[in-house]
Amino acid sequence: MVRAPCCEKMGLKRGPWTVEEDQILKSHVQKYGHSNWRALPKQAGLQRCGKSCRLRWVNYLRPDIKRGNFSKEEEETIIKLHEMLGNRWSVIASRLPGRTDNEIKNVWHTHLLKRVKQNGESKPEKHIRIPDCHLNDTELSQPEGSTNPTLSGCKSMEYAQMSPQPSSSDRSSVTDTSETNSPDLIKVENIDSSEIYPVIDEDFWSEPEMVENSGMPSSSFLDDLQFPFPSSDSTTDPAGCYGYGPKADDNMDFWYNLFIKSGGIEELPVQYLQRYNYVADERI
DNA sequence: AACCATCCCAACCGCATACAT
DNA sequence: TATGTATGCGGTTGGGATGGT
Repeated sequence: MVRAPCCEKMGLKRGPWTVEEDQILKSHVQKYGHSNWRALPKQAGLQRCGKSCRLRWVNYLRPDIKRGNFSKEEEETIIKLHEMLGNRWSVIASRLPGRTDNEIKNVWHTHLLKRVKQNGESKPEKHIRIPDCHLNDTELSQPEGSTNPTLSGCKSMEYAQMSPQPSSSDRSSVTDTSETNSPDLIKVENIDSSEIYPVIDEDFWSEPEMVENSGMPSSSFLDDLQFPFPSSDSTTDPAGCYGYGPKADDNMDFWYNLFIKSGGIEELPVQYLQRYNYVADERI
C-alpha cells in the first residue's frame, strides 16, 4: 500500500509557490529561524506542509543561493566530483557554495551527462564510497595520480588529521565555512590526499595469520584488526561503527572497496563481511 | 498561427537516517 | 532497547518554456 502524501491529509496546498507565500516563508524564517519545519507553516500561517516549506527555503529562498548559469569551472567540478562520488548530490553541492543539490542534479541530467557521454568520459567501474563520517571539507580527494586507492590489505591504520563531520542538518555550515575563505569554488585538485587516506603502519602490510585449511584468517588476527572509525567505542570492529556512522551502508561500502581493491588478503573482506551478513557477491 | 516534440526545473514522493522518548 | 517522529536525500515527474515544422 502506498502512503498518502503528507499534504493530502490536511488539505494543504501543493504545487508552485506564489510570491505571497514566498514572502511569508522568507520573513518568518529570517525572523524566527527554522528549528522546527513541521510547526513552521502553522506558525507562519501557510497552508503548506513543513516538508514543502523546507524544500522551498533550501532550494529557492535561502539568501545565499546563487542564481544564473553554471560557470565552466563549476561544471567541471561537478563532473569531477560525480566521477568520484556518484549521485551524492548533497555532498557535491557542499563543494559548490550557493548551489543546491537539486539544481546540481538537474544540471547533471540535462547538460553534463550528455557532455560526459559525448566526450567518452567513462564512469569508473565502481565509486569509492567514502563513509559520510569521513567526508568533510578536506576529504574529497583521491591518491595522487590515481583513480582508486591502492591499499593492499588492512591490518591497522589511522586517519591523519581526522576532523569531525558536520551533521547533515549542518549542511549550510559547510558552505559557510568555504565562503569565509572566499573561493566561490573549492578546487578538488587543491585537496591534499594525505588528509583522507589512512596513514598505514608497517604491520599493515603483513599477511594475515590463517587458520589451517579453512581459508579464514585466525580469530586472533581478526581481533587485532584496527579500524579507524572515530565515533565508535568499538574501534576494532567495523560493525561496531555500524550504529554510529551516519550511513551504515557507506561504511561497509568503504571497507568493501578498500579490501576488494587490495592485492594482499582478498579472502579477508569476504569472510569478514559475511560474518556480518553482508553478502559480498552482490557487491563484486 | 497552430501543433508537436523536447528541454528544463521546481516540486513531489518515498525511503533512510537521526533524534527523542 | 524499542518505537515513534522529524528531517535529509535522491529519484522521479508535471507542466511551462522553447524550438522546429
